[in-house]
Amino acid sequence: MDYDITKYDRPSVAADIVVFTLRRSDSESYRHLSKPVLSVLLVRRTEEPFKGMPALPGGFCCREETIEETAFRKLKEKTGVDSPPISLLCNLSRLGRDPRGWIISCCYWTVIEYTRAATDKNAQWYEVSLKEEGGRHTLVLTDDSGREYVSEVMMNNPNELYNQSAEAEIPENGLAFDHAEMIVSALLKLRSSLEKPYAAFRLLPERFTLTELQQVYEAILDRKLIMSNFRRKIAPYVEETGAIEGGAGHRPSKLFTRKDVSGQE
Amino acid sequence: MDYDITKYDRPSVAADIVVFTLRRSDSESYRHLSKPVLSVLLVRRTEEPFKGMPALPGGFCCREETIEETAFRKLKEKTGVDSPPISLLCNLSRLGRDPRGWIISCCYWTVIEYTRAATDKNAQWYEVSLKEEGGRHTLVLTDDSGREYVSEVMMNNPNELYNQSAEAEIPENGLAFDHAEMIVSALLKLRSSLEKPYAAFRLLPERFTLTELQQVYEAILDRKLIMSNFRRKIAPYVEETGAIEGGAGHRPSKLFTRKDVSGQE
DNA sequence: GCAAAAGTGTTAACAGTACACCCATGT
DNA sequence: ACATGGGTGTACTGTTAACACTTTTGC
Repeated sequence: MDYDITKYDRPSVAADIVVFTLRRSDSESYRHLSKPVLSVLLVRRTEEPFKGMPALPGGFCCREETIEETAFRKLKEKTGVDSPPISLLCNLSRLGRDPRGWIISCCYWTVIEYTRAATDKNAQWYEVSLKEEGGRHTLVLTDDSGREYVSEVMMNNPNELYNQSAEAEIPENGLAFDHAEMIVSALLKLRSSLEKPYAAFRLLPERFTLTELQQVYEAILDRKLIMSNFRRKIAPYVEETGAIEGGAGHRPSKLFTRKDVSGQE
Repeated sequence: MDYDITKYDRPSVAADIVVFTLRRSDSESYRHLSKPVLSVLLVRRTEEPFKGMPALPGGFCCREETIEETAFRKLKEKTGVDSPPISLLCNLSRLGRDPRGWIISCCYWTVIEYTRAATDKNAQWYEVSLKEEGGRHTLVLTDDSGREYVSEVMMNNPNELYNQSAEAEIPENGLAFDHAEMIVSALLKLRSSLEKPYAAFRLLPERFTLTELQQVYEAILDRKLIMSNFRRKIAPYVEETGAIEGGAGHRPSKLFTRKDVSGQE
């Protein structure tokens, strides 16, 4: 053996996971549609370091599971949700990123349909807003009581976020560790993933209207889309169910479902 | 502290790196252009496990460096090449993937301009060929003596290769560990990255002809492209230097260089 | 009736594809 | 002269973008 694994210093390895969902605010009138709000799942830290600050759900890897299984398990613990597919985002390994010692974080992202049933009392959904100006990303997270958490993240090339970020001071109303940059990076990935609608489908029930699907896009991309163009674009990925949803103060809408296209997701 | 990092079992963490290059075979006649050949850098293992088999260059992470810096250092040791930017490919963490114990591999990929100067005598370039049929990828690597190493990798969704691969038997003429799937995955990423020409630029000298750039694309995508269409597509990314390259048995070609476009790479 | 959303059609601009054709050069 | 690659143009196609218009419902 050229390497005795017990002889060398080893890092702790954690999985952190950025989970997005869409929450609908309450409808204002009988015929107004409510706009969904992009939100991210955070857990308030109960221990030092960063005690009291919001952080991504996550935890340390065990020998018996892969890193993805760690992420799945942690998500289940925090939200009771059975794991949807997750995607790798980045590995953060800069020494000093965690004051407890040498801790590498493998960061993943995913989207889930909204559930109020967070089993962990410290887990909450935070509204997400992101502004960009010349590589300078301003992330604003808002909890249900209206309190804002603001983070600044510098990122010119979203594909190559690797530990080059300086050890910036974390402000009072910020996020624990380097989790702000993970969220920014995850949101940019989520946006670019919408070239195909698969992530959007996972934010909707089995059957949905095309307007609901469009609202998913608009909430994530943070801009209005033109209906007829949008429908042409996603037409190959959906099919009619035959069912119709009425009861609102306007023309009833057809219910669609995802169509299985070859070479999928 | 809610977590004493010395108390828990920790994995060893390795960085592996898939390095592609293009090698030109010798020109056959005074006016024939030689076709470049896509190649990957492998190291023959000198120790168990998988002694004698080709493997990706890589090594274990130290506390003083990030995982990316580990990859940079290992690349420098094996090839003497100063590190170009690298991109994260996947984390493989299935217990049993390495018979020595609990070893997680963080896998990266990059491309470099060809250099014969591999400082490590065990490091060699292997010609790459990949065939796909219904999710079944056949990877054939050929060393300079003509010996072939064949691997079969099942992969339906290139974005979600996470340890789901069965513990397949590794054949006599295969690759060490799960490195075959890393290479397949890296090649697919390299191909999709060619939507923008930045990776291609890193395979060419500062000044190049458009035909050379097209040959880079053709070698990586493994298909012929139509010249005039190709030139329109990459036109926004290149600019003329004014210089001209003559001396071949045909019309001399203009030398181009990469143009800095905003929002780059 | 009317506001709100569902849904269709029309046009122009742009990008991708396939192909035809001429140019310049060293042997 | 000629083979070889360098280089340009053109016609066809499909996708994207912007906008105008009609339909259906609950109050």
